[in-house]
Amino acid sequence: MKRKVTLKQIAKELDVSISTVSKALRNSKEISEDTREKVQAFAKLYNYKPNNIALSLKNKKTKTIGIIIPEIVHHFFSKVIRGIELVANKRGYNVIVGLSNESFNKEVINMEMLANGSIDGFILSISKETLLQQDYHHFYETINQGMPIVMFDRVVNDVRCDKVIVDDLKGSKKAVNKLIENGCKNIAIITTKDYVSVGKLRTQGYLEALEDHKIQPKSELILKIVEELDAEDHLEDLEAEIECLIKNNPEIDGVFAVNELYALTAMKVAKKLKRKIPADIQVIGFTDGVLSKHATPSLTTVSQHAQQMGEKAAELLIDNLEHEEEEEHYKTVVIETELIERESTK
Amino acid sequence: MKRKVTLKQIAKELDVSISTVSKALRNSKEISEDTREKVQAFAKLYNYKPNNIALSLKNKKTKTIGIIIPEIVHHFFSKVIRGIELVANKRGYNVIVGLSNESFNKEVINMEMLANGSIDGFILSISKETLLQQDYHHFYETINQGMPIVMFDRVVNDVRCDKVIVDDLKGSKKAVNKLIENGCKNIAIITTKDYVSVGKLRTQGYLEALEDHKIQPKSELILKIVEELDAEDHLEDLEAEIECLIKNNPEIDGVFAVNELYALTAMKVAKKLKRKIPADIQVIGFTDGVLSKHATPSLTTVSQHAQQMGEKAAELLIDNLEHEEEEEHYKTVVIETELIERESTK
DNA sequence: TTGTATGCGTTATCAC
DNA sequence: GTGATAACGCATACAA
Repeated sequence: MKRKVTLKQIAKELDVSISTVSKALRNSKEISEDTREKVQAFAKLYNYKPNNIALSLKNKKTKTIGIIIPEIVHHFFSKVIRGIELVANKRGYNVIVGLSNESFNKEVINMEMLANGSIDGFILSISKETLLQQDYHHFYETINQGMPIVMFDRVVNDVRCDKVIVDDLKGSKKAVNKLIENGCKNIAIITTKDYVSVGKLRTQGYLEALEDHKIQPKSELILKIVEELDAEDHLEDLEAEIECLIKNNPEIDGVFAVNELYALTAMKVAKKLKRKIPADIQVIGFTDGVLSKHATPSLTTVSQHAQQMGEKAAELLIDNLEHEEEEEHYKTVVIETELIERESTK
Repeated sequence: MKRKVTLKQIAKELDVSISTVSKALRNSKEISEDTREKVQAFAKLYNYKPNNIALSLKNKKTKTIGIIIPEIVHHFFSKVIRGIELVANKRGYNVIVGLSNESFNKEVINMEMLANGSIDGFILSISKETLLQQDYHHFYETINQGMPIVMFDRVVNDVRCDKVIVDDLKGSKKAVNKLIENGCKNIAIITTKDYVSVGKLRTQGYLEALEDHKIQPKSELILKIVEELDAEDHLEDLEAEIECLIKNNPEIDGVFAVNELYALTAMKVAKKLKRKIPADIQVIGFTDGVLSKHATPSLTTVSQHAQQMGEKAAELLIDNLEHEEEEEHYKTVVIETELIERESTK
């Protein structure tokens, strides 16, 4: 077992000083061609690679980005990570991942752990619990310490940092407009409680689209699912709620769901109630998931371009990191959504 | 903006030496209660946290695990990561993720990048290209440098390291046995080329199950998909191949697919050919995906317990890291599969 | 052209 | 009880 070789060892072997070795390896022309070649050959032979940790300590830069997300087993978030990793790697950065699991505490702990020198900056999406408690002190403290943050998707406006968001409002309007154009008169929305900012915005888009078409929104067609029902083991409850919605309002001929699971469940319920899709009920989901494409019928969706969001977030962060803060000027980049039409709409 | 405070700054402020501060903070009883309290209060006030990088350099331990996987936008891999992260975090480790994107080069580069001090050990699943080229020098070199590796799922036996695998063979046999018990006489398999070790093993399990039941395998019922067709943009080709298989062999009454996509595509094709599932054709897939549950009909699968694999891999690695190598003795842990029966089988 | 000294932040050893 | 010093691995300003 040959452990990693250090400058010191090379210096000793070659009977020169450490700095000579260091300079020789960096092709400093202070060093004679002779020793330079000798050192480089030796280094190559022993496969010398500078120690990242030592470099980090010296340069006060780790070339590592910290990602904090609520959940990794989720198509949207994993696509974002892929985008971040792609850009990060291209620009010489590594990526370290922390999961908040939607918990405020885990979010805080994870961030504290990474903020102590392990990374140069954060890319994150806020956990539901944090959004609910509206306690953002950990973000402020991090930024105050001079560590930049880029938030994506689930962001909070008060915090002064770069943000990458989807145009939830416009995306929802696109979807609902489509349903209206396709002849739907009674469009229901299945959404989340308002403290999840994206849920709120998507609901707002729904309302605006109706308004634009002079359609009076009806509160009984707005179903706000409580968080707990998202879990795998509460699928039946979710189903029951949606079944209730459709049964109690038989006039429904269009459904806009703010995520994939709700949309799919709505289709399932509709089929169960012998309503044909898209003939009787048309369905659109807001999502970047994998289920939509393979569902039967396949689901028309509003795509969020998750990977692109990740790429943009990484670019913003690295630009910030490398352009030595030319004044505080934070951008909010909006990623356009795209309506992908499949079989669940006419 | 108050930058992170260091021991040195605290020492200066309190007009004591750095070592006094260090000791006081670590509750050394060398230090008088007086100064100890004073220092601790001050440290708390300024929210002192030791710098991880400095600690890493000193301790030659980073408390960080490197994960290298072929792809992150994949339910199986993201679940494994979740498992790793769970255990790692519990035991005080962070997780840094590198993606090989199924490329040999990216795998090598990523590993070299991380091996230079950034992490204490690897958990990885080998890229297809690496398996194809059978070039494992980067694994040997890493291990040779004293950096432990735990491989999962896609492993190679020659490399001396801990491994966590699914019992692919037994899992496949379970699935095929089920089909046989359910009355299938002509069972096709949709698998990958043999260089993907798990594909090979799953094919072998299929053959053994047939043999156990004295069923003569027929080569025309064994469809080996070439890698390129896995890609999103080649779905039609995949579909065409499978359609060919079923059309040319109308006697097929059971299909075993080594992954979710193949299984779903098989169901799609079967439906297109007006074959009822499970009445005419029963289908089982080898997978941990999300599609199976929401497909229509929902797909019977062999579950791999991905998260458990991740947890086990993390435990093996950290145990190894912390138990100062009591001789080289490498374990291979086999995670049992589980047959989850849904609507695609009788 | 080469080597020495210093510092990054921390801890451990040893001296006072 | 407290502090000076060395060490982790590297880069660099400065001295020789």
